[in-house]
Amino acid sequence: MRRLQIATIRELARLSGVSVATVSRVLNDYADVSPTTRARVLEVARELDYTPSAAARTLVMQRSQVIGVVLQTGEGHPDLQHPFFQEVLVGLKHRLGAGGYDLLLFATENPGNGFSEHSFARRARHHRVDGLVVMGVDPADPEVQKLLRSSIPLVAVDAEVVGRRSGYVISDNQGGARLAVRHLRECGHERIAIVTGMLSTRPGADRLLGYRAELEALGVPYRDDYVQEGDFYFDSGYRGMRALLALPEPPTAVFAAGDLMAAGAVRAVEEHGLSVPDDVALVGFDDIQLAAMMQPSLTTIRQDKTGLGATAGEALLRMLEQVDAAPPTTSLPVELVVRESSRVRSSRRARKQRDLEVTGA
Amino acid sequence: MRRLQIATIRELARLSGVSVATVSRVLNDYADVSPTTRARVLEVARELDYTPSAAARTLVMQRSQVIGVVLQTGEGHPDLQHPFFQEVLVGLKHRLGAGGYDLLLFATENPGNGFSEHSFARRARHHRVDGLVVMGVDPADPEVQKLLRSSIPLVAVDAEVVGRRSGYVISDNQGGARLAVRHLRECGHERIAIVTGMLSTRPGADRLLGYRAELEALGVPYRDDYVQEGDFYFDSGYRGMRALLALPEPPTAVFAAGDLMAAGAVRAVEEHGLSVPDDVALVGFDDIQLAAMMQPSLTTIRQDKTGLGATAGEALLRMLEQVDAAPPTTSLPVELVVRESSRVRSSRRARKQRDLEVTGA
DNA sequence: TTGTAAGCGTTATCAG
DNA sequence: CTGATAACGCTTACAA
Repeated sequence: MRRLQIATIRELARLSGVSVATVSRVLNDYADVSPTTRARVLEVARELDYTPSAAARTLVMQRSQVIGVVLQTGEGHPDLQHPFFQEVLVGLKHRLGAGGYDLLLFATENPGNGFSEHSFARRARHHRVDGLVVMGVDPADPEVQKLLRSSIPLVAVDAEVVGRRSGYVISDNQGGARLAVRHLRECGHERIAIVTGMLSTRPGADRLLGYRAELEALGVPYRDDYVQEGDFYFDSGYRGMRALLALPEPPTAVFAAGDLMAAGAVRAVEEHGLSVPDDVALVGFDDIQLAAMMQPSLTTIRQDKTGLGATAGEALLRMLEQVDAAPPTTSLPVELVVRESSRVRSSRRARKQRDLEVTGA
Repeated sequence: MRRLQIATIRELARLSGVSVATVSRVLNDYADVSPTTRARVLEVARELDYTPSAAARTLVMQRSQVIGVVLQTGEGHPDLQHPFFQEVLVGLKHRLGAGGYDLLLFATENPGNGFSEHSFARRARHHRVDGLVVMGVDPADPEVQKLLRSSIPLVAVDAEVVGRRSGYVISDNQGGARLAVRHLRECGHERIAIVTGMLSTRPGADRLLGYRAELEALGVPYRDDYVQEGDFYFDSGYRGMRALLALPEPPTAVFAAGDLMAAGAVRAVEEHGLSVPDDVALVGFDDIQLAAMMQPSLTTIRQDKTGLGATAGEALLRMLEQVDAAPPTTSLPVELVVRESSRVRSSRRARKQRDLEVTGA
């Protein structure tokens, strides 16, 4: 029963008593095949558990049905590590998978061929990927620029790149930051600080922009010492918060431009002998799984992470189908999710039954 | 400067004034090429930014330099969602990437060809992947069985599968569970309960086994009502803990067989008006990022997640190089990481400066 | 409705 | 040392 060699179209043809051309027609659903022939070929194909060779098909069709995914969280933080991207990947995988595409994860190490240094553009050509999704990249990165110049359709998530064949999908970071600040203000705070993300990234810069814009709109004076630059990761949130607490007039509320940093901030506050939200109210950004599971649970700006992935996939699919489709420049709305870290703390008992949407299980 | 068509070996040959055969030799580092010729070809290749076509090479070499990664966390929980697998993926990516392999993520949707229902075995053949890594699968799954029978080298992470060409890499789950229980006992607890993972999975079953074994070794009587079956996710931990707290004689310590469940348990304890670790001590399993960032931070059994990935990659590489290499059956050690959830609570101030290894940043 | 044959971009076998 | 040339498995004119 088990076959050593993978069945080829030739074998299928032989066993069905027709030519390979006919088999190909059947497999690709061409109209001009007699019903009998079609049935017979299909039957044999089933028996053989036949699958066409992707390599052969790619070679002749000049397309691979594969999308390359470039992940780069930069700064020496291991790729893939940030929970945000993981969730985006889920959305991407589902949408693109449904469209008949597979995902090739671009590793940062050497390419398959010993021939040259790794280069995303080169590897994209090597595998003849039909499209590219890049996440967490710096648009100024020469590697990325190279990708943009190549004629491969590309969609960036969370980075504003533009090119003839490349667009982006991003969350409304400014709007989200404004929501966060307004919420904090509505909770009665006036001394509202921020721990930013990497300012070299679009989300990092935009969230700071939104913070400033909303302060101004609310008539709350902006102060330089209330801005701590972080990098989206836990430790920078911890450090930023410590610095803020050391101020002569520490803030009573902090907007951390990422949930991981917010978690770090909570740690700093508690170590300082203070409590969240009693002494310091906190709002994060992203709504990663952690946010709902923390104690206290974290008020945050929810990004539709799988939505970003799905939207990126969708856009890519469109660009693949129609060569002249305009690259996307989509901004997805975000929403404020109020949890414990920004509320006046009620009695322990009263907290019961809240935030149980947690894992979606 | 920009070229529309991807450069082929033929073009390279033409421009270098040699035959394609010679170019191929140069590119593949054959010895029998004159230094001058080699230099010239390499020079032109650089100018053209030439990359060989993976498809063509796969076709003729009958190998793709691609490893398929099958992710399946089952139970309707979205794939990829569990942080554990994400970290394994990092290790895998690095090791395999260094070995010159790329990773193809097997999406759960339709295959590239409209031809048939998705089947991992079929897709593996379709892409002619050289090897397979499967994670979070049920070894009894017919799909998985099919993969095992195929002659493609396969390494499973966290599932004990065996086959002529397939092995596994797993953590010492029993040992880890024993460590957890012993630690709890050493903290002075006698009423030690467990919230298990899915018992249909190897880790789920083994951790329960370890729990029982250690109780017995310690002379602590086992009681059925102290065993709550969970599924590794937050909500089941929450529910399990509630059930335990509702017992006439609730436990004073709980071993949650996964960190996510431990987080759920913390939530339940606090909602009950009790505190961790004062009223209930808690130990988790995995040491996902969340564990160190929670409040209180979570004592847990650390799995070497990237190590699992790297080891799996390593083993696969070995199997690919030598056809007769024995499939791995590796068990990786785990370690107890003591944090706040299992300690007698000291004053707030005293907690300062602990657990700051958090993100590795 | 079906078959023949020419590629797709490589590698590998033979001759030279 | 180098060059023709035959595969590899498939799609697609072009013929029949």
